[in-house]
Amino acid sequence: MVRPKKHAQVPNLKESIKDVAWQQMVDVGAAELSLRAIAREIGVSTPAIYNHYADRDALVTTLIIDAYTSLGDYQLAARDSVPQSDRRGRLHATGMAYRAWALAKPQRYQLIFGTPISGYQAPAEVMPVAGRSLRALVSVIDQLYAANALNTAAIPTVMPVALPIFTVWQQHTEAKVPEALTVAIMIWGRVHGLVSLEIARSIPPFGETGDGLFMYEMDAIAQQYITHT
Amino acid sequence: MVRPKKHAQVPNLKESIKDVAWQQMVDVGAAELSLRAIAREIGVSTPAIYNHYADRDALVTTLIIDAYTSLGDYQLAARDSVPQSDRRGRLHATGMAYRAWALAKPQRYQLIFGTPISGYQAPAEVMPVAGRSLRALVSVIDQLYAANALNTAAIPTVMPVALPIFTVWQQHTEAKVPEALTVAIMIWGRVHGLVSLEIARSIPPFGETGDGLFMYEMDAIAQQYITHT
DNA sequence: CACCGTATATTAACACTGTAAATTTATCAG
DNA sequence: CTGATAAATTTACAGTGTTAATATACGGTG
Repeated sequence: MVRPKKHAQVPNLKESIKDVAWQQMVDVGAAELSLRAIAREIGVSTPAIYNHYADRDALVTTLIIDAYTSLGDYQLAARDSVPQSDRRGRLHATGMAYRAWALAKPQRYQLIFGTPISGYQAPAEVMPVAGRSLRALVSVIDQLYAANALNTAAIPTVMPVALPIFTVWQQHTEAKVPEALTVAIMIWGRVHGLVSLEIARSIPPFGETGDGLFMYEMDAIAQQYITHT
Repeated sequence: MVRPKKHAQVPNLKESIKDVAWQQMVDVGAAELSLRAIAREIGVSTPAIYNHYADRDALVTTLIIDAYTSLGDYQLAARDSVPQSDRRGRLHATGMAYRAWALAKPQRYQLIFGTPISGYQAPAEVMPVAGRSLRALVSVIDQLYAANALNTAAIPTVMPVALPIFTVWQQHTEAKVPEALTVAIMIWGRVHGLVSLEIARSIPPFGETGDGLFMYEMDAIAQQYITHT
């Protein structure tokens, strides 16, 4: 049924397309992603891509899902490099990993959180994967909550109308309690704000190694949300 | 065809181009901005635009500058609607204005802080205008500093190599002391993070009117930076 | 007034882009 | 061998930003 590769053909064209797409995003930026250029680079005709991806948006969606997965895994690994008992250290490591990933792969970060692709609208299928990218942070917050070390004073609750969406998010992020997801979103906002401004070169580097602002913010976050029991 | 007589021509074509560009950004989104579509809408040939803007990027740059100016003015007005003596109220009003502007004109916000235009790179000339958009916040922080009510404990300093840029920023934002600019950038990051996630619909609405998370964050910001003297 | 330079518009064309249709090629199942 | 089918091809269409050459109208000067 599936036409096995002829020797002269490109083996695993679907993967090659993705690889070249990433390479071109690094070279010329996410906005310049071009199916024709990808095909040209691989040495295949442009419509051949359509046998593996429905259209350009489908390719972009795959790239986004890959990026989310990479971001999520990176944070999970950083979290697990700190002993489970050191809850503050785990929170710190997760945040630092988020920033490190974004700075190391700025094109992927902008692909996810910017809107660099003309006319692209993310389909619903990316939501679970997006949730996965918050799993590390949520788990740390959950752990703090379980240890009765999470300051949830005055944190707001989701609008009733948005409760279904919130519940889905809670499932995908594996948040044990809604408070954990809410606090995770708050922290995510702070981290994302600094990181996106940093990537866009909208703010100068601070401290000795350029992470001064971020370290300060991580400390402030820990101070605000971790009760000293 | 022949060039229409003057009275039949579009008066103030340069302004018309900008107006139609904004209208199209609202209609179809910033990513779909098209010179040909703009010209079509106005009823003029596409290359006519090039008599008023060097290329598409030049048009985008003017749009960005206009957006920054609008964002800056909006915050200044909000700040001035609160008596000068109420420093906490002024901080709060400025932050709320930032969010309100972004939600009211999401295309403009994404035009500034997203990267929706294919291949567009912001030229250096937007920097002063970008600085202007921080003026309201900076002035409020400056006022707190002058009243000895600003908590600057442990805030980081800019990297020596970035000091020239920082100084230019300080001038454009009219920050009286560097600490004020640093704190303003920190607050900007937090506000920007929540707002950009909100606009991207990455986070659900909280509270009764949808601004629950933001209000909570503004309170936390005030608590962190304003000393109770 | 006539003339000319300049600003502003025009059409035509080039090199791109994503994508659809029709067609060929290569491999498998029966 | 004979289809069937998946995967690749060529061709074509509609759209984009941009440039070149060209035509028109207006403002200032002789």
